[in-house]
Amino acid sequence: MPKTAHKERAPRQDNRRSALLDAAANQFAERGFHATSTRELAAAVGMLPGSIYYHFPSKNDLLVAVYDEGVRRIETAVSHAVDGIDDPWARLEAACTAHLEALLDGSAYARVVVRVQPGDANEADAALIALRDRYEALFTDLVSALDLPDASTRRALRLLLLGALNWVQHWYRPGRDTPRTIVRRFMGLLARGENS
Amino acid sequence: MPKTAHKERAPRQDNRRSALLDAAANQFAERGFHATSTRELAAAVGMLPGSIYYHFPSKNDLLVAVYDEGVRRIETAVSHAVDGIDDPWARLEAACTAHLEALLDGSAYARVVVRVQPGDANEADAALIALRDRYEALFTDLVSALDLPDASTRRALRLLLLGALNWVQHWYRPGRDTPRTIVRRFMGLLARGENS
DNA sequence: TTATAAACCAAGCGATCGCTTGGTTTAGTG
DNA sequence: CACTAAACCAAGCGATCGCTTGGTTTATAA
Repeated sequence: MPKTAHKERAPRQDNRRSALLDAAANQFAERGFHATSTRELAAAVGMLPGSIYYHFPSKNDLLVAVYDEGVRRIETAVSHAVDGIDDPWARLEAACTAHLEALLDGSAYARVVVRVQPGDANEADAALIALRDRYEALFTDLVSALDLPDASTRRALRLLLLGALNWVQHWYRPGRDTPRTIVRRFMGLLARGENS
Repeated sequence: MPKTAHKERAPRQDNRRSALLDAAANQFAERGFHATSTRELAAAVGMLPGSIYYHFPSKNDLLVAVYDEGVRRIETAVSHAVDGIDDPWARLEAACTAHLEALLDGSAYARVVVRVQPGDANEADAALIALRDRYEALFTDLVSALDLPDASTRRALRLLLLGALNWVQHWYRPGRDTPRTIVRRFMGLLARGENS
C-alpha cells in the first residue's frame, strides 16, 4: 500500500515568526539572554507569551536560531567584502572591517554572537560553539594566505585580531571613529613580515 | 551635651562574609550573574538564602563587591609585575602577562571583571564601568611611555591589546600554551616603531 | 558575669519565570 | 463553498526568583 502523498502547506503571510526573531535578537543583544523574558519578547511583537512556543520549542532554541542567523549574516558580509581583492593583507583588512561593521552598525543578530557567552544557555552551548567555530574557520583561511613563518604565528594573529575586534563593542561610541579607521589603526600596529 | 562615645565593635571571627564573596566570585565567573541565584550562593557557603542580606543589601551590591575585589587584584598583580623593569616595551609585556595570568590561572574574581558586561546589572552599571576605567588607566600609562607617533596610535594599541587579552578566556585550554607564551606571541606580532 | 551587638536561622511574601494545554480564528487549498 | 492546517489566544501550572521580617544564637567587651 503506497504511503499517502502528504503535501506540506506553505507558511501563511501573516506569520510573525521573523518579527519574533528580530525582537529576540534586539533584546538578547541589548540586555543579554537571561535578562530577557519570554513575556517581553511576546509583548514586543504583540502576541501572548504562550504563542512563542508555536514557533520555537524553547527559549534556548530561540537563542540558537538568533545566533545561527547572526553567524550567517557576518559570514555573508565578510565573504562579500573580500570578494575581488587579491592581496592577502588587503583581504584580511577588508574582512576585519566587514566583521566590525556587522558588529557596530549592523543588525542586532551579529551582536548576539559576541554578547552571549558559553554557559549562558547551558544545553545549547554545543550548538553555539559549533556555529562560532564554523565562522572563525573563515578567518583561518584568510590568515593562512599570509606569508607568516609558522602555524603558531598564524594562530596567534587570528586570535589577536578576533579578540581585539570582538572587544570593540565594549568601548565603541557611534559618533567617533568608524569601523574602517579602527581596523586601519589596528592593522597599522602589526608587523607584516618585513613591513611594506 | 557631649555625643555618646560610640565604639564600633570589631567583626567576629566566624564571619563568613569572605566565604560568601568567594562563592559569589566563583559562580558569577562560571555561570554569569543572572544565572546564579542567591540560594545557590547561600548553599555554597552553608547558610540560608536570607542570611546573605545581612552582609550585602542586594544581589547587585554583592556583584559590585566581587567586581571591585577583582579589579583590585588585577591592579596589584600588574603593578608588581612591572616593578623594577625599565624598558617600556618590557614593562608592557610584563603587564600583559600578569593580566592574562590573573584571568586564566588566577582567582575567579578577575574573571568576573571580564565576564560580566554592562547591562547585566542594570543599576550597578555605573559603578562597574568606573572600576574598569580605573584599571585601564594603568595601561594608558604603560602605553604612553612607548615611543609612538601620536595619541590615536597609543589608544589603538591599548585597546587592541586589552581586547585580545580579555578574549583569550574564550578559547584558552589549560593544558596548552601558558599565558607567558601567548603574550610573547602577541607582542611578537606588533610593529615596534623600527622593529628591535 | 552580664549586656550588647554581630551573625545568623526560620519561614515565607509577592512577583516573575519558562512553559503547557485546550480552544479559537483565519488563511490557503481542492 | 467546505475543509484543513497554520497561527495564534486565553488561562494558568508549578517552580523559582530576590528579598523581608521577626526571632535566636553566640562571640566579645565591659
